[in-house]
Amino acid sequence: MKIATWNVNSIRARLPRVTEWLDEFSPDIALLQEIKTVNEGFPSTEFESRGYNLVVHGQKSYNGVAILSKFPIEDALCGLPGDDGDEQARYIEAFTGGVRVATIYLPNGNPCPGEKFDYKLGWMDRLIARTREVLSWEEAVVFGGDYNVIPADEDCYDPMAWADDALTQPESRSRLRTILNMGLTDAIRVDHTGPYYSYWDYKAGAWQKDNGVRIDHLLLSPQAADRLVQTGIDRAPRAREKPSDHTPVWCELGE
DNA sequence: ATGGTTGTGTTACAA
Repeated sequence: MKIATWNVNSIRARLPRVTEWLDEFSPDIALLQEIKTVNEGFPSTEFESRGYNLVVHGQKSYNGVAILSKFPIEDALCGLPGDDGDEQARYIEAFTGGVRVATIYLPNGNPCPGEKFDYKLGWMDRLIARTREVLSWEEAVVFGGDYNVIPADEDCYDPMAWADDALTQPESRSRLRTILNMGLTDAIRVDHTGPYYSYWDYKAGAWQKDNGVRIDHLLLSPQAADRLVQTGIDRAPRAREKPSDHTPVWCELGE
């Protein structure tokens, strides 16, 4: 079973890129972020016609996440628990194909310090609490998404250039480590070492120069990690016309 | 060199 995560940076602007990727790669489960539309604007029929079931948690203009699955989807939870006043659509959790998955669009947090950085850290504290709850069920779980955290300097083409960015701050990194230290596996780290980027800025020819960072992650519960067969980062969609600034990150789980 | 680009939706804001 192939599970992929991809920040598409607007599902409507990216529809040709996303549908050709689905046709080529054929993920069983796709975890999407930054769909940038309300549910009514989501091009559902394009995915249903390809055999996917959907859960969409949209928002006007910003954020928004979705799960596509070739299996029936149960137990869908839209919105990260822990703050009833939080209007931002950044989290869906659901059970499908015998695994639990989450699609996560963690707040960027820039500029920092500031209100946006405080929101990011508060959101991460809620994610820590939710992860602890889900892990207590001892299921195979894949928490995938745009975490907006560069885990270590080796995940960044130029750590000095990102030293003041919210994505590298000790407060962001330590919260990600708290999640990993609960026993989750960073899937890409299993069979790759060194820089392995998932995002390249649109500006200043970052893609052409491979000035990338690794911020899109698949974090696996022990029961999911035991089934891990292979992982990868598919650079092909980033090289095409009108690309997202992120590219898909995937893992394959066996029986 | 304090730049550069993309998307949404309006001429600003977020990334």
